Amino acid sequence: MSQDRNRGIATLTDVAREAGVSLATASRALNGSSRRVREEMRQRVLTAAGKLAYAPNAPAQAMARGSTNVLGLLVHDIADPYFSSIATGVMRAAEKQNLVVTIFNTWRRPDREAEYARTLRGQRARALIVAGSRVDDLVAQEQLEHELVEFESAGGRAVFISQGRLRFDTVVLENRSGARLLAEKLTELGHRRFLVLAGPSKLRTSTDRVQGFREGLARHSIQLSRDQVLRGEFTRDGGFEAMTRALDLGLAPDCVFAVTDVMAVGAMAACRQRGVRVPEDLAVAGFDDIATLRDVTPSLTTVQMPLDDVGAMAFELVAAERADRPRLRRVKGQVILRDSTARPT
Amino acid sequence: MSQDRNRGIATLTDVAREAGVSLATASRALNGSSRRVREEMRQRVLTAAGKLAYAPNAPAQAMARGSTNVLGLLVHDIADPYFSSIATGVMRAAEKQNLVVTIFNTWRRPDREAEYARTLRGQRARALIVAGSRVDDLVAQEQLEHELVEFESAGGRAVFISQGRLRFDTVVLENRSGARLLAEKLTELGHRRFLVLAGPSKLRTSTDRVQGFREGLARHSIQLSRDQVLRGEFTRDGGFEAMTRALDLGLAPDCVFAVTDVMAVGAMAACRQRGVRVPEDLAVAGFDDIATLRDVTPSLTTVQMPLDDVGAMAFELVAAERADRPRLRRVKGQVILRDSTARPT
DNA sequence: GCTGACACGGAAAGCGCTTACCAAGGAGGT
DNA sequence: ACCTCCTTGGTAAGCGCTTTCCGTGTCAGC
Repeated sequence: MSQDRNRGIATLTDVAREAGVSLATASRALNGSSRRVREEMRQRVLTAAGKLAYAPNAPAQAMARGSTNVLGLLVHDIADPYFSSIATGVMRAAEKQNLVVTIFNTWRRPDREAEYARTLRGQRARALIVAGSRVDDLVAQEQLEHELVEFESAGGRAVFISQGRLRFDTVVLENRSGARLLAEKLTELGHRRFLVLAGPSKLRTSTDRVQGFREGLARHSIQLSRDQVLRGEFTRDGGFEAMTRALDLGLAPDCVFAVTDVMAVGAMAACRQRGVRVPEDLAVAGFDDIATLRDVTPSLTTVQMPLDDVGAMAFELVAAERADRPRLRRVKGQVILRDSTARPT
Repeated sequence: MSQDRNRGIATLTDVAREAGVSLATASRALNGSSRRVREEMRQRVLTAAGKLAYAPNAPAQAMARGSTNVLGLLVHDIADPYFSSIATGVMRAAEKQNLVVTIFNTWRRPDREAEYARTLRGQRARALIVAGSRVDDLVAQEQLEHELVEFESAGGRAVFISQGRLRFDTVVLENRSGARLLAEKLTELGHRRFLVLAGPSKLRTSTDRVQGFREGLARHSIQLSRDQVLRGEFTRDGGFEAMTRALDLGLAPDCVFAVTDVMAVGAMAACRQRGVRVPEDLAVAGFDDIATLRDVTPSLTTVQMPLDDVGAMAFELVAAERADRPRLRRVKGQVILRDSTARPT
């Protein structure tokens, strides 16, 4: 119990004294450095540590070693199942390497990302995963990239989970091709008049999905005009509100594509409220295949993204050494047709 | 750029040199200690810091100060909306105090809790929130409490979100009274023959809810026998499986109470698969009022727990000084009747 | 028995910060 | 004019580790 401020925390010095060895030996015994310690000494140290309930002072180790075992994860909102799925994947992988995961909620504010990246640099975090759609905000994006460059030059590793980036390793979610496939399947089912419920125009995830959907329709010679795309928040309420608006406008599509499952659920709720039957009166499709939403009725047609794996893949990238040029891991979505888009009668 | 291992990270020393002041002054200017620095000097330091993209070395600060700004949060599984809601609440509150939240998934293994508590003690985390049901595992529980005592004697603050505890501040979720109320409302609706889908018998959240439910029924002179309680995993699949089993057994209740919304959704899926209509043939109720599940059809009768607030309350406890005796914050649930338990015909 | 190689314990120098403690200068009281 | 007090800058001593460097002991080979 070396100092007062520790209020009774045992330090390595205490352990060494208790074991009757030097500080250096204690350190080497407990952390198996490159140097070996005679088994007998090792045991002495280990028992002493156990007896004193010694827990290494992580900040001190970080100081001395110049690096930590902290992994930062930046998400828009951890309560969103999309992100919590990714987080689980990351944590599952991180825990195997004894990394500790610190999560930051940006609440969808791009400037926060840069701020937190800087905080993590200060923490000397070993790695940093930025999850969530990029935003068409050049200033914020520039600032973020700048922080990430600093972060990496400080010895950390940074990767994105989002759209293709140029300067960093990225797990790319192929939103466009997924949406394209979905559009094709839906037209093959016989749907013709579409309506898209999109997210904020700045979010690339949203714009990519809309664009992909448009391309898919185009392959079947179906045009998607501007007024067939309604915008709303990227949330359940956003979907609800946008769908309500559509109904109020008297739009009469036979199929609605909401760019996320969460919005799709909101849209279905709006339909229910207005007495519009899904899928009889209107087909609805989503995107992501959120696990918690697999049991809504009618079951939701969607594009499955393996979010759990995505988290794990991001971790793999982050655990690997930085390559000379950014690595990309492309993740494709898979269309899953369910009841919400039954063939129109 | 003082050292090689920093690979280009600016230190306070660099900033001080750049600003032409001493280390002490630089430190005081950047962190507004009790000591003041003349405005002119302050500005010099601030610009120097900006120019060098200085980010304070958190581990070093932790060392020198003897405490960090890390808050640990232990959850069973962050992908479970129950926990991610709590996590949001915690983060919203923590972020205002510039605390950084580190999340640990225990994957429902009680021994992990103690292990992570120790890790957090090593991190010199300022506070620690243990969320999630206590388990009837005396060994693990004892071990956890022991670690928490160590944690607090090391200067940290520990609180629980769960059932009433003895030795630590706790946000108590009143599962029992919530379930009791639910039972009463359901009987008032006219339901008589009940079936309960419970979680693992070790989980107090589950047993408390079952017990409360039983009490509520008793008030209306309805007995709940042992074979009217089926156990399953605390997940969607657990609910599905348990309900299927009930159907196979030929049990014919008029109302099923699943101890969590997530299980209830699984149960409803099982009903749908077997052609049992909810609520016409069978009423179903859940517990928690998970936001993501508010749009299932039929909408689910449940007991609302303000999980977001719970997280924030836990943070308040943790932010306050330790009292001489443990503080309790009781959180009551509120019964919300929806379509899934329409009055039986 | 002597020398070189090797294994392993210990002393001590940092890591980047905070914070007593000291010193110097200016304001204000007498 | 002198002394005290207050303000504010600087010096240096840690915080608890890791790791380099040194020294001692042991053993193989001749």
